[in-house]
This record gives sequence, C-alpha cells and structure tokens, in this order.
Amino acid sequence: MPNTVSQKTIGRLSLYRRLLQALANKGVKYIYSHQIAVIASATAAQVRRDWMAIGYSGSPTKGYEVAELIDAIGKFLDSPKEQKVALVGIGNLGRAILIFFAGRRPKLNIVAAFDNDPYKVNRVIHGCKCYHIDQLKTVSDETGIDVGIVAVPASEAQKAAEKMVAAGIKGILNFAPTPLRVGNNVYVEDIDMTMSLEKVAFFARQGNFERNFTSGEYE
Amino acid sequence: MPNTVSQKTIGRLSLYRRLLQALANKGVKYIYSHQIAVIASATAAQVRRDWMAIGYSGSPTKGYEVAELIDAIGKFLDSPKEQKVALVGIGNLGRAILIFFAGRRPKLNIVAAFDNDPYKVNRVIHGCKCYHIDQLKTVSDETGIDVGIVAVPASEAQKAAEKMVAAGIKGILNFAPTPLRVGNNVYVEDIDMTMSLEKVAFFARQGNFERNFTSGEYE
DNA sequence: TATCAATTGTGAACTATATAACAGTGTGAT
DNA sequence: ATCACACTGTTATATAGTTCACAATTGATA
Repeated sequence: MPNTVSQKTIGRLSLYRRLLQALANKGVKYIYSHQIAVIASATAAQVRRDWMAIGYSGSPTKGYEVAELIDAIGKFLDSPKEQKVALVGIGNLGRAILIFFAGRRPKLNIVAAFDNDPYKVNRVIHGCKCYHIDQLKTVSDETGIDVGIVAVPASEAQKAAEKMVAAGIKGILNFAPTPLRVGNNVYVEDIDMTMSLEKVAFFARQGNFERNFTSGEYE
Repeated sequence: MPNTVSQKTIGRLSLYRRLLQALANKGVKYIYSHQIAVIASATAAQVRRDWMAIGYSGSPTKGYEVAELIDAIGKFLDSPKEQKVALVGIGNLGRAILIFFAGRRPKLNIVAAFDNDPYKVNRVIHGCKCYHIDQLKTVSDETGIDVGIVAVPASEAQKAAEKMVAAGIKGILNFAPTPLRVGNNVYVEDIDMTMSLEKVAFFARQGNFERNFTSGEYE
C-alpha cells in the first residue's frame, strides 16, 4: 500500500477543513485539539494523530493556527490542478447531487453530465452540460475528467462504471445500490443509502452504543 | 457494547440480502460463499464469517439455500413490526431521497416529511404527507416514528437533530455535511457526500489500492 | 529566574475488522 | 464401502484504526 495515511484519516481531513473554514469565517485564529474534537465528534488524540499524518504541528500553549492548518490540509488533500468530475445519471438523485455539489469545492467541479435518455441530452441542467453516455470518452479526453459519479439505477451501474474506466477515470463515487467491479487501479467509494438506512433502523432498536463526545481524555 | 455483531457486518448483511433477492428472482436456489463474495466484492471467508454471526449454516456440498438465507437475514436485521421513518428537509436532496426509498423496503417506509418552509407544509409529495417541523413530536407520537433522515443544510442540521431526539427518535441518517451532537442512546449514521467525493478525488491520484476481487482464497 | 498549568507529539496498548488456515462434512464416483 | 473432492465452520493470525498515557514544550505568573 503505497500511501501511508489511512483512508479514514483522509475522510476526516476533509471534514476538519470544512469545520475549520467555518471557524475561520467567524474570526477564530487558534484552536486546540480538544475543541476541534468536540465539533468534529472525534477525540482529541485522534485529531492530533490526524495532524501528525500530514505533518502539521501546533504550539503547546496556543494550539493550532487555523488559517495555516486549512492551508496544510489543502496542500495534502487537493490536487495542484483542478480535478474535473463527470456525473452519470441525470435522474432525481443525479440532479440533486448536481445541485448539492455546485460550487462546494473550488477545485473539484462537476463539468459534465451523462445519461442514456435522449430527452436529457444536449440540455444544460444547473449550469452543467448534458451528453449522451456514449460521448463519455470523447468528452473526457477533451476536458480531462478524473472522477466519476454513478447515479444510475442498480441495473445500469456496472455498465456505467465500465464506460468510466474505459474513459480513463481513476476514481468513482457510486450511489447505485450495488457494488461495482472495476480493476484495482480504480478507486471506488460507495454511498449505499439503503444499507445505511437499514443500519440505522437496526441500531435504533439496540439501545446504547458508546459514541464518545465525552472524549476519555477530557472527562 | 451489548450487541456482538460488528457494525460492518450489519451493513454487509443488508447488501447480501439485496443481492440474494436479485438471484432468487432469477431462480437461483443455492449459492456458495465464493459466488456471493464475487458479486458483493468481498471475500469468501468474510461471507462465511458474516453468516456465522447470524447463526446461519450451509451445506458443505450444496452451499447455502438462497430463500432460507434471505429469511435468516430478515429475522436478524428487521424489526418484527414496521419501522417508520421521518424525513426532515424537503429540498432537492430530500425529494430525491423520498423517491429513492419509496417502496424499497416493505417494513421500512418514510411516512412523513417535515420542513420549516410554510409553502411545503400540508402538501403531499410523492405519496408522503408534509408537515411543519414543529409538528414532528406530535406526528411522531401519533404514528410511532423510529428513525429520522436529516436532509437540511448544515446550518439547520443540529436543530433538526435535536427536534428528532426530543420526538423520541433513536436512529438518524444524516445527509447534512456536518456532524450531529446527540446523546449516546441515539445512533447516527453520516452520509457525507462532500467528504466522499474528496476522498475519491484524493485516491484517484494515488494509483493502486489492493482492492480484492481476486479473493486470496480462490486465486 | 523558577515554577506552574495546559497542551502537544508520539510510542505503546488496545479494539475492531479482515484474512488465512485447516479440520470436519456430505455427496458422487469408483 | 471407501475415497476424493469441494465446500463449510471456526480458530488463529494479521492488519487497520483508535485510545491511552506520559515526557517534552511553552507561555504565563510570581
């Protein structure tokens, strides 16, 4: 495994950055690990470990400098150049995703959407041009798309993923309720809402779960 | 921790069931652990371990009986009575969620939607009655809601969660891009699309990740 | 300047989860 | 009837991730 920073840490870094950005906007300059832990629902130790992973140090008396920290996370997480995203599937969910992500990250934008429904092709939805799925490779070659989002029904998902791989896409965010089988040079992250809801329903019946806001360290 | 079955296993059981149901519909009667492993992107050993967790046994020669297995998962995962779900936030994402879940699980349905926008209240959207958020406790007491879905902007999410907890909801599926702080008798599952997309974008740049379709056991 | 209090950075311990290894089992072929 | 095979069930081992615990650090205070 070439990269030494854990997958979970990568996810949390994204979260921390968002929370820190909100704090910075409120004028907060410094923050301690236990403070960010509270708002991120983590523990202070975990926060410090995550900073360690990206090699950022704070001061024992002042804590961490918020602006610098945001910057350090950006240097670690973000691509130096813009990364372009393609959405496949312009149904209800696809459109909601399109709107949700619009303008959320400056260097990570959905630049094109694809569907197999001819009625959706060649329109512009929420500022995003729509193409037929068969144009994926062409458009991708032209614009340099790195990441794909699958928002098609389960029955279409594998086909969509294969077209993405053929178009040279190296990372897929999969909303379809089925696993994708792709080569292991392509990273897939699944968002399986059905699974998540069933999990919630299950644990809602179980009672108690030791989720720690009261980080052991700070009572 | 009262329950002995791992959180990850619970999630996979939900997935297995869906995949098995699809197989059953195609007329498949028996299946081996390595077969389900392939379609679930897992390993055969993991599948057997997951079955073990719910105490279901197969035959060394015939494998697992699909219909029985679906049944066994249901007995373990599902509530004996219907579990009702409330959706809070009827924006783009909320509506997409409503449509997505409609009829997906027989005993797990979104029975009411809530928003603070007076224009959305008292309408019926996709077969689901809409109420003002302040009616959450009343409606919940009347109908017996167990699970909540948060689909509001980050700025509103904590408030929405607190109202859910006050209404006696014990499990929350959170789509808002911010952690929720609730007591530890309430289970929260986060679906953080921004985090997931950033993770994909990050790993898309990294190359190779040892994802195993080639389960070690079956070359 | 010396002491104090709060926090950091990090090795070590722990917990959760996944993989491997293999004895046990049931069926079909001989 | 016995054997060989392909699988299961489960224990043992390995890996990933989290928390603990404490020495080191630094600014504030007397």
